[in-house]
Parts: sequence; structure tokens; C-alpha cells
Amino acid sequence: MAQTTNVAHLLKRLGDHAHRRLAVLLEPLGLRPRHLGLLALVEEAPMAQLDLARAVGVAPSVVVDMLDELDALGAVRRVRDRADRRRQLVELTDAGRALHRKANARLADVETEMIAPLSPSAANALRKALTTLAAQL
Amino acid sequence: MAQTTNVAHLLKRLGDHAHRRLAVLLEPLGLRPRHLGLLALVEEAPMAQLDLARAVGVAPSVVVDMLDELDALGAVRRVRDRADRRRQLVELTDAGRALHRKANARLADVETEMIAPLSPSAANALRKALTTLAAQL
DNA sequence: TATTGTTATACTCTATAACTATA
DNA sequence: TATAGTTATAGAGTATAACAATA
Repeated sequence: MAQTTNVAHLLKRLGDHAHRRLAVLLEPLGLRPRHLGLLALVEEAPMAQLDLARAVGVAPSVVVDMLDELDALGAVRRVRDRADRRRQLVELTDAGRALHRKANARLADVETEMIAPLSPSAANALRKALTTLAAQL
Repeated sequence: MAQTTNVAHLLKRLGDHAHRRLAVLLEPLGLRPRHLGLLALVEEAPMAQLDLARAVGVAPSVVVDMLDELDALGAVRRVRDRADRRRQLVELTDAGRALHRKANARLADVETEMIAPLSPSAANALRKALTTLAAQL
């Protein structure tokens, strides 16, 4: 059967598994996988919401919801931009920084779990290949 | 940033890309990615709908919809089981067999596209690693 | 007029529950 | 009563469109 060995199909199956697994591990933190991209961006520097939406590739209305959730966790703060009072600069709180660190540890856990059956060199080759493929997206 | 090199995250991103790409390539055939699993199962032997649902891991009501779509394409036929008249045995038509062959070719195309940046040996290592990981799901 | 963030609405995908026909 | 298939309904997740405040 073509599907079981086709790389595209394998990537989809494994990617979905990784996503479900990450959702389970993040749940105790009150986070979901989709929050991680936002946290990573805001960790670097405060950012306007529409810029976040563009960077993450998701609709602005969805970013509003996600930020509401992160706000409820005390992980981010919306600060009105005084230069342009339409914009909200989203910045990470100290609690948000700690939360992001924990979330990244859970993400690392998923990787560790998943690559467990591979030899170190095979795991390395996998990471390298995936990184190469992701670079062309 | 952890996400760009984390294997779990890379798998998710690449899997989603593969899925979107496959959807585009299947669209001219009137198929969507989720139909492929059904076609592959029914290609081997006629199967009852609930068995299909269990095999694909999707709700029976969803299988009904998918089969309606495949039926509308003339790809499958529901045949009442004479031993147990509650069951419908789903079988592939000749047109369905041809369609399945084309669909698998499109799936192979997605793989070819995606692994293009890799050397043959790297592509081989990738396929082997993914197959190993998928085996433990 | 155009843009930022927000709200309202709709669409896709899937699951759960209620229904029918057979057993 | 239990099971196979179906229909109806509801829940995530996301996108599009309309809106208020500001530029």
C-alpha cells in the first residue's frame, strides 16, 4: 500500500501525532500548541497584533482570541502604542517568560519521546533532513 | 528558537504542508486526502462500513459522507450483504481502481516534490527513519 | 480614506446522539 | 436487546466581513 511508505503521508501522520501529544503535555500549563509560535515571537520583542498574525500566518481575529487566552494566563500584556494609538504592542510578562520556558521543555519532551526508537546518528540525520525540507517552505 | 529545529514541530509543519499540497493535486480528481485511506482498504477486498470506520480511525458517520462522495464519483459501490442484510459491503469499481491509481500517483508526486532538496541517500535515510517512527504509533 | 483591533458570522472537519432496519 | 448504517446536531478550529477608534 503506497500510503504506509510514502514520505508525504508519513509526515502527515507523524506530524498529527506530535501535535496531539504536545496538546496533552501543554494542557496542564493552560496552553495549546498554537500558542507557542506567538510566545516565541513576543519573547524576542514586543509586536503589534497584525504583525503577529502575519508572522504566524493566521487570521487577525484568531490572534485576538489567542492573545485573550494568553492574557488570561497573565503571560502577555497589551500595551497601547503611544506613537500610533490604534496599535497594541504585545509584550511577554515575567510569568509569560517562565511559562514559555516550560512549554518549550514539553515540546522537547515530545521530540525525545518520538525519536526514542532511532539511533543517535539516525535521529541526527532525521533532524537535518527535516530542517532542510522546512527551509524550502 | 526551539521550534525551528524541534523534530516534533518540524514534523507538524511539513505534514501540514504535505496535506495541503496533496489536497491541491487531488482536487482535479474530485478527491480529498482523507479518501485515500478508504480507497486503499477497499482496493484489497470489499469491507463493511463500520469496519472501514474502525480501520481508518474515524467516526462511522464520517465514513458515510466519504462513501457518498466516492459513490458520486462512481468509485465505489455499496452491496447489501446477503448473509446479514444490515451490512453494506463497500467495493471498488473499475473506475474507482483507476482513480485510486491516479491518486496514488499524485501522492507520489508530493513526495517527489518535497524530498527534491535531499540527496538520494539523505532521502533514503529520511524515509527509513519516518517508517521506524510510524511503526510505533 | 486607510488601518488596527475587535466582533459577528460562516465554513470545514469531526464527533456524539438519536433513529431505522435488520438481527 | 443489540448491531449496521444513516441523519441530525454540536463542537473545535479557522476564515471572512462588518464595525469602532484612530490615523
